[in-house]
Amino acid sequence: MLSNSCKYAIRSVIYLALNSTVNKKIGSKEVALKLNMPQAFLAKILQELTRKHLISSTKGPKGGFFLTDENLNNSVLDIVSCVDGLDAFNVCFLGLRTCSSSKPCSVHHIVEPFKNDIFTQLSNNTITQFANDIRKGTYFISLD
Amino acid sequence: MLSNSCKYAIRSVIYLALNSTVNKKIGSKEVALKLNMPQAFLAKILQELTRKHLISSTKGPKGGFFLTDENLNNSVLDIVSCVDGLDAFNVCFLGLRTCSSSKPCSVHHIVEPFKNDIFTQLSNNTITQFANDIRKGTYFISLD
DNA sequence: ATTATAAAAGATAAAAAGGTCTTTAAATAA
DNA sequence: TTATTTAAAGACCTTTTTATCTTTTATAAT
Repeated sequence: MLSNSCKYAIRSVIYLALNSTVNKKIGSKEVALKLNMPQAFLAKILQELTRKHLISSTKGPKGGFFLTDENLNNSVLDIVSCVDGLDAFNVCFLGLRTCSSSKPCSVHHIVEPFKNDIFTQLSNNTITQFANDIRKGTYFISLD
Repeated sequence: MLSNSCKYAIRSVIYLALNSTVNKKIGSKEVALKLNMPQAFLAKILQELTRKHLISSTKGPKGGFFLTDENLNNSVLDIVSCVDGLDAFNVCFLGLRTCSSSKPCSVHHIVEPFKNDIFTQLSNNTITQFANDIRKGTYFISLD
């Protein structure tokens, strides 16, 4: 459902939320190493997130990526929207153009509530809230 | 979640279940036309389904694709399994290797029930049952 | 037997996703 | 001010997905 790029993006942003501050910026190299992602590819993704103001960066020595308070108040859905767009939440599981609650496909009644739930979960919670749940040990974002 | 090929496959098989018999075989051309799919590409997909005995075919005049009673008793998950494999049902939404009920990612509790529900729906119902629900008007597979 | 028809087979190609490498620009520390 | 560090930019490459085109094979109708 989410692209590889998007999964990398989400995990990276949460990593930055948990580990970086404006005084402790983190390079794409460290993120890639810690989260086991291809470094150059991740750099491109972080570059894109920076351009769209979802994360922040500075160049040079002691430079790197970090999150401002504004960045922290974005939702995870903002990340998804930036990287993948929101199409995934608006298309029929079986690829039917005309699928709807009044003309449901065979799995519509299963897929629709799921899409709503996941959409709500991703849009109603900020990066900060996601990070806090990790800090508390409610959820886990393993360093794969 | 499902590839384009897989969606084409599912819709085609249901179309065949609803419209073909051993005495009224249907060509890939008709299926492609009626379901608005690229004909040559669909032909490849149907060829694969035939090779794996999920649908049946004969060549020549009055030839085409159709479903035997055995074909009709397969589950839709058999189609998915044939075209895409079952990986989609076994991976974490956020791409974490170690995501599980004891170390859940932030959306695990939403995604896991969904995957179970959709898996059950696709594996517990035969092609015939899917087709019957369409015939009865319970569900709809529009001719896009 | 010949012809027409339709799937099977296989080569090819376009587009998208995933990923790498090199060069340039900006910032800091010395 | 020079060297170093790190992101930005952009060219390039690989794999997968999606798709097309051509040739061959099987079958049925005539």
